[in-house]
Amino acid sequence: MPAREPPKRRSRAAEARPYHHGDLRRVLIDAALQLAAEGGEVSVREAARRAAVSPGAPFRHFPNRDALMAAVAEEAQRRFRVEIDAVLTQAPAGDPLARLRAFGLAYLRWAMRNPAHFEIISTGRYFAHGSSPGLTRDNAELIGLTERMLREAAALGLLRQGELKPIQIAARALVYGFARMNLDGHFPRWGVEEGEIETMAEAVIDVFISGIAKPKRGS
Amino acid sequence: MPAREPPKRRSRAAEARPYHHGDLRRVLIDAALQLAAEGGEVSVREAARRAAVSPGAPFRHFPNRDALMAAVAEEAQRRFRVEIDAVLTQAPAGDPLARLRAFGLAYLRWAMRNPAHFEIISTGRYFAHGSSPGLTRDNAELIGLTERMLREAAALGLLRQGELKPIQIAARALVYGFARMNLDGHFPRWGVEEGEIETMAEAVIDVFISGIAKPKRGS
DNA sequence: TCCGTTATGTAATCATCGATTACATTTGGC
DNA sequence: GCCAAATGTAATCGATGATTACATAACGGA
Repeated sequence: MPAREPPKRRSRAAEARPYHHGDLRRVLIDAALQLAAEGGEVSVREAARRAAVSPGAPFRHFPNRDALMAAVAEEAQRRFRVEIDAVLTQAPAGDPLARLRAFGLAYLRWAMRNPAHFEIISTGRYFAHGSSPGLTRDNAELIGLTERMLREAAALGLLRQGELKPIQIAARALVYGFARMNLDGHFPRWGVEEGEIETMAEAVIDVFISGIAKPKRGS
Repeated sequence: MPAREPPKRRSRAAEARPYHHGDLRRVLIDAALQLAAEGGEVSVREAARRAAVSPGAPFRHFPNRDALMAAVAEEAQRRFRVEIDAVLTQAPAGDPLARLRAFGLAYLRWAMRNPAHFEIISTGRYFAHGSSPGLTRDNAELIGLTERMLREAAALGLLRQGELKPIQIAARALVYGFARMNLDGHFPRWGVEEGEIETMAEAVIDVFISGIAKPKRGS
């Protein structure tokens, strides 16, 4: 809400809104993001309504609805990426499986806490998938990260099995599936406790990690 | 296309369609199902159009769009269930992990080959989730199946770990995630080979099963 | 400082969709 | 046969994405 100082050059005091919106593009993205977070359908008109602007105005900034949704997805992805990176920088550099675990945990934590945003990022239902090269590239980078971690783990002899590709796909499917099950209502309301589901996420990740890790002597 | 013999009692030869459609409800469900399979949005009007009927006619059979989509989902779920059951009846009764594997494989095979139907069943985005008790119950039964298999496996001492719930959730998340990754376009076109993705599905399931299974002596 | 070009928002309009209502026709039981 | 219920049609409404013509602000060069 703050920091939205419209540049009212001529200080005609009573004029509530200047003709030109301060940064409509930005405000529209935020409105759509918030709209998505509230769970309802995201319509261009509603976003315009929230920005107190005419229904046609958004199309000055986005050629069509898809473009707006793509921008929203990119913003959400950016926030997602920031959190992932933050977690990874303080994960133990020498233990690839611990890093993989931390990655998966951060991924799920964000997806649990920002379900609508995660949906927009991941689904390609809100806008034509692949219409945003930035999103695709960003996603590819994350996939590359997991690949590297698994290769490292294999090189250190930490894995029980040689074939890396199925393991990597399985890891992605597991995490993605958990996040989507949450989104798609496959978890019963599951207690009032908000954190309970995150605890389960952790347990699930541990099942997988310990499943691919070579068992330590004496266990 | 065949077997849609309208009951033209009075054989007024030139009358193309009788006023009353033979079984409009059924035809609408099929049309919507096919519409979904073609990937486009499923609109009531388009379904009506395909049934060669007025835009308002469907609402004589379904109170609203959701009800139609729920009926579609139930039909898709029925077909899904038939295939799963068929596979399970001829899976080895004594080996719960083999049964679990067969189950997962059948699940993914169907999801790969009927992506749109799977989406309708699983997502609750096409109609208010839980508006169909039959669907919910059916789903619960499948979940119960996996639970039973895992309990059996634990009883036979086939598992490496005692905690069943995380394993069960992980299994569901893995399979669901793989299916959804396919739906959501997370797999690059992945070769022209249609079967390649099913091969990968098998490998992924094997990674998981061998991860939770107690390693046999000498491996 | 003024003027004109460009960026940006508004107003009006269109087609599509889900949904409702009034009306028409067929069907089937009495 | 006849009448009520079932079923389809036509007309209509409000919301939406999208396009177009028009209005106004913003900005830079003369």
